[in-house]
Amino acid sequence: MMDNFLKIISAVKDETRVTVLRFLYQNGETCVCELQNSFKMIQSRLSRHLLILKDAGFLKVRRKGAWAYYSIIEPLDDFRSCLIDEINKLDVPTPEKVPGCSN
Amino acid sequence: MMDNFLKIISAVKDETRVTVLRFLYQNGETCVCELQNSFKMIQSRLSRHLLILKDAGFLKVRRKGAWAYYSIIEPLDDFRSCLIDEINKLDVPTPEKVPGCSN
DNA sequence: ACTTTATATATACACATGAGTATATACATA
DNA sequence: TATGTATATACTCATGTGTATATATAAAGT
Repeated sequence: MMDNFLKIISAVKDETRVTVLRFLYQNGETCVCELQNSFKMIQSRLSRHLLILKDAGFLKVRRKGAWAYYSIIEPLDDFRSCLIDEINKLDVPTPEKVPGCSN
Repeated sequence: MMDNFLKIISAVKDETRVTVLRFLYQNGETCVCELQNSFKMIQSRLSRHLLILKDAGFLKVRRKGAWAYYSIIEPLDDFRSCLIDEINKLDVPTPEKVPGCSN
C-alpha cells in the first residue's frame, strides 16, 4: 500500500519526468527517438525516466520492430489523474514536437 | 510553479511524513511532545519533518509558551486535499495517541 | 539469401548531489 | 535548573546523470 503510493509519488518528484508527462499528454503516443530530439537529451537518460513512469503506472509502451512508442495509460485511476491534472496546470514550457528517427 | 509542485510532492514522498499526516488528520491538533511519544521518535527528527510539511503548505503551528501545536490547514486546496485523501486510504497502521509532556 | 553495418532501445557502472538520521548545540520558557 | 523546541553538522543512503556496453532490429552491400 504505502510502497505503491511512494512509487507513484517518486515518479512525479522529478522535473524531467513531469515535463515528459506534460509532453505525452499534449502530443499523445510518441517514440523515444522523437522525445530525444524534442528534449535534447541523451537516449539512456530518457529511457530510464520512461521506465520509472511506466513502472509507476502512468505510461504504457507499444513496440514495433526496433521502436518503442510511449503513451499515457487511459483511463488513469483517480489519484494518478489528479496528479496529471495538477501537472498540466503548471505554467512551465513544454518542448516542441520534433520529427524523430527515420520513421 | 514547478518548484512549488515539487515541494508539495517531496513533502509526501516520505513514509514518516505520510504517517504524521494520517495521525494529524485522525487526531487533530497535536503538540510535538505527544507526537514524540506516539511515534517513539527523537524530537529533532519529528521537528524536521513537521517543518517540511509546514513549508509545503500542509500544516500550521500554534505556539503557546514553550509548546508547539501542529495541525492540518483547513481548508486545503484541491491538490493537497487529493493527496491527503489518498494517504488516508492507505491500509497502514497509525500510531496510538499517547499523552505527551506535562501539558 | 547472407553478411555487415547502422540504428533504436535498454542496462550496467562510476560519480555527484540530495535527503533522512543521529548527535550535539542553542534558545526560550516553565 | 529542567524541559520543550529548533537548528547545525556529520554520516549514510537513495537518486539522477553521463559514459560505456549490450541486445535487438533494420538497412545496405555482396
